[in-house]
Amino acid sequence: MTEIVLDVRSQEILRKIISGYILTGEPVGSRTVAKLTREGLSPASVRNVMADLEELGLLTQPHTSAGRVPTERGYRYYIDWLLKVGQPAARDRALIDSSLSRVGGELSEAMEVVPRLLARLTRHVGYLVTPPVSDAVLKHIEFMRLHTRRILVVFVDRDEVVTHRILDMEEDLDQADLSRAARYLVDAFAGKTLQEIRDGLVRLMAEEKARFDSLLSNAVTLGTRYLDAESEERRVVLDGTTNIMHYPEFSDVDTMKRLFETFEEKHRLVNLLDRCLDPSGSRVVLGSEIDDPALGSMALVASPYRLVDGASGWIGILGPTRMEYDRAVSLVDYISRLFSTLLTRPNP
Amino acid sequence: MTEIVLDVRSQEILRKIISGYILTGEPVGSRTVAKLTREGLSPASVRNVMADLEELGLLTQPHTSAGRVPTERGYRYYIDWLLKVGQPAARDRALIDSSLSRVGGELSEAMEVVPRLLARLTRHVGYLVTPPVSDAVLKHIEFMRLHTRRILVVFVDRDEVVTHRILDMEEDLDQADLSRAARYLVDAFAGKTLQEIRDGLVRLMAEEKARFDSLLSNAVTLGTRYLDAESEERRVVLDGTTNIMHYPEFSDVDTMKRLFETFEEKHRLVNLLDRCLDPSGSRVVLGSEIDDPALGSMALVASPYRLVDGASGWIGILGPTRMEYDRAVSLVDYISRLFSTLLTRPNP
DNA sequence: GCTTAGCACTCTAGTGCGTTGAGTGCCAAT
DNA sequence: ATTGGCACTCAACGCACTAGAGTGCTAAGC
Repeated sequence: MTEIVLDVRSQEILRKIISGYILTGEPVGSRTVAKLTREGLSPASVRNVMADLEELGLLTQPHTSAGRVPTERGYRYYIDWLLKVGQPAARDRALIDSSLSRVGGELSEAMEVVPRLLARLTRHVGYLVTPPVSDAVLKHIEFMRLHTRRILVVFVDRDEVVTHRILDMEEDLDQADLSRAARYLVDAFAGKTLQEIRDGLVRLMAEEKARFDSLLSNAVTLGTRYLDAESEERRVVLDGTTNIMHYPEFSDVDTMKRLFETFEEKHRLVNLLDRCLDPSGSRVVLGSEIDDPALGSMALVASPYRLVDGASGWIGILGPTRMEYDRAVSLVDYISRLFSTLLTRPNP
Repeated sequence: MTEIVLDVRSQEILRKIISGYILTGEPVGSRTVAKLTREGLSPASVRNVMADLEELGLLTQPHTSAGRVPTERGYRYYIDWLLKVGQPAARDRALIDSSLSRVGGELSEAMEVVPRLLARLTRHVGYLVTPPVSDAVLKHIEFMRLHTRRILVVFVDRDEVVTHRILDMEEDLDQADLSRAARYLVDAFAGKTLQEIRDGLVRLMAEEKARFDSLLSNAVTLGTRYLDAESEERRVVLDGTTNIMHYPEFSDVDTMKRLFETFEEKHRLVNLLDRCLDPSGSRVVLGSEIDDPALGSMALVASPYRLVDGASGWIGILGPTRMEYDRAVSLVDYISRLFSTLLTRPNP
C-alpha cells in the first residue's frame, strides 16, 4: 500500500465528490463537479481526473452509467489529507457549554449526558468509554453482611462512580469483622488504583503475616475476592442508537439486527472499541479497518479525555461512513477538550 | 359492543383462518380452509361463513380478491373463546427447568434470566416487571459520607435487590452519625415495606420528638430524603428486542424506531405496562387496546408472579399481533408459576 | 333450507418492452 | 493539456398484458 500523492486539482475534485456524496447520498457526476469547481473546468476534464482517481482506488461507480462514489480508501484519503476541522458553530458550542456546565466535573453524571449530547448534535450514535476499571482509584469500600456467607460489597471510586457486587464466601464473617476489614482497606489503599491494590494484596499474602492476623487476613480475602469478581475492564455508554435506523444503508434488516446486537453486548463492544482506539492516536476509524462484520459501513470518530490521575477514556460517535466528518470531528474534539478541563479541575 | 355468539362451525372456521394466518402471514382463502376442515365442507360454504364473520367485524380482506385476515376484534374473540392452552412441550419445559433452577430463588438474578429465557423460547421480546418499589421490604440500609454534605445511600431489599443513590444534603453529618442513623432505621423498620416506612417517618415527624433527639432527627431526615428521591415505581427488564426487526409488519422504519425508543424510555414503558396489566386479570392485551401509537400491531402476553410478602410483578412477552398465542401463553404461564414457587420457597 | 357447482368478476403480482435521461469513455480538434 | 462532440450503457419509469388466486352470486341438488 504505497503512499498516494495527488496534485491540487485532483484533490479538489476528490473533495467535491466526497462532500457531495456525503450531502446527497447519490453518486456524483462530472457535470455537478464541473459546476462546483472554482476554475471553470469542463465536465470532460473532470471525467479524466475521475478516471485517474478510480484507477487509484479512491472512487468507484455503482454501474457504468452512474456518477462516482468514494471507496473506503477514498474516505481514508479524504480524512487524512483533505479534512479541515474548525470550531463547532456558535449555537452548538452554546448548547454544549450549558449542558456540560450543569453536570459539573463528575464522571458518573457525565456518563449519561455526554453520549446524549453527541447523539443529539450529530444524529448518530454517541458513546463514552470509561477508563479501565483497573485505573479506578479507591475512595471508599464497604462490606455488608446480608446473611450467612453472603456479603454485599460497595465500592466508591474517586470520581464517585459507585459499583456494588454480591459475594458468596466460604467462611462466615460477622458485621464487625467486615467493617474492620473495610476500614483497614481504606486506610491502606485509599488513593491507590485497583491495579495497585491488587499488587499490594498479593504482596501481603506473600508476606504470610496475614496468616496470624485475622483482621489482615479478612481484609486480604475480601479484597481479593472482590477484585477477582471485577471482570469488566471498561464500561461503555451509548445513546441515540435508534438514529441509525434512518440511514438508508441499513435498509437491510439483517445488518441492522447484527449492529443492534453488538450494541447490546457491551463487553464485546468494549473490546471492539478498545482494539481500534488504543494503539494509534487516530481519531477516525472506518468500518473496514475494524475486522467486525457488524460495523460494515460505519465509521467511528473518537477523542480521548483524561481524569486527574491520568486515567483516560474515550468519547465519540458512531455513524455511517457517509457522515459529515468535519462537523463530527469538530464536535467530538470540542466536547472532549471541555470535558477534560471539567474533570481535571480540582473538586470542591 | 355486544357479546358475539358464534355457532360451532363458524368458530372452527374462524380458528382455522386465524391459526393459518398466524402460521403463514398470508391472507387465508376459502379453499385452504375447506381442505383443513374436518367435515368435508366446500369452499362455497366456507365463503358464506366468512362473509358473516366479516360482517361481524372479525375478519377483513386486504383487497377484494384476497383471502381473509383477522381483525383486532377477531384476535380478541379468538383469544377469549377459542384459545386452548396446554403445557409447553417437554423439551421447552426441560430448558426452563434447568435455566431457572440455576438462578435459585433470587429476584435479582432472575431479572436477567427470565426475560432472556422468554425471548429465546418465543423469538419475541421477553420482559419482567418488578413489584412496585414501595412494596420493597427493607433489609439493610447504609449511609456513607463521600464528602461534605454528600452522602451515598445503599439500600438492600429482602430479595437482595441492591440500589444506591447519592444525596446532596443541606447539613453536613459525620460518618458516626450516619451509621447510627442507619442502624436506627434498620432496627425500627426492617421487614417493613417502603410505603410503611414512609408512613412511619411521617408519624415520627409529627410527634415532634425528633426535634429534641438528634439521632432520631438525622434518621428521619435521611430516610425521608432517600424515599423522596426514589422516584421510579417499578423497574422493567427487556430482552430480545432485536428479534422484532424480523417481523415483516415492521418493515416501516418509523414504526420500528418509535418502538425502540419506547423500549429505551423505561419509565414510559413501565407506565404503559402498568396501565394495561394492573386492572384486569387478563393475560393477553392487544396493541389496539393500549392507546399508544408505538405498540400498533403488537400484542402483550403477561402473567403475574408473587413474592413471599405478597408483592407481585409481571413477566411476559411482547410480540406481533400475529403470534402463536397458545405457545406464548403456555410458556409464560409455566415460567411464572415455576418462578413464583421458587420465590416463595423459604430462603436458605 | 342448507349446500354446492359454476361462472363472471376483481384485483395483485409478475413480466416484457420501449422510452427517458443521466452519465460515461473516447476521439479529434483547438 | 483541454474540450466539444458523439456513441454507448444502464437504471428507472411507465405501460400493457397475463396468470392466478379468490370472491360473490345464482341456480341447481339433496
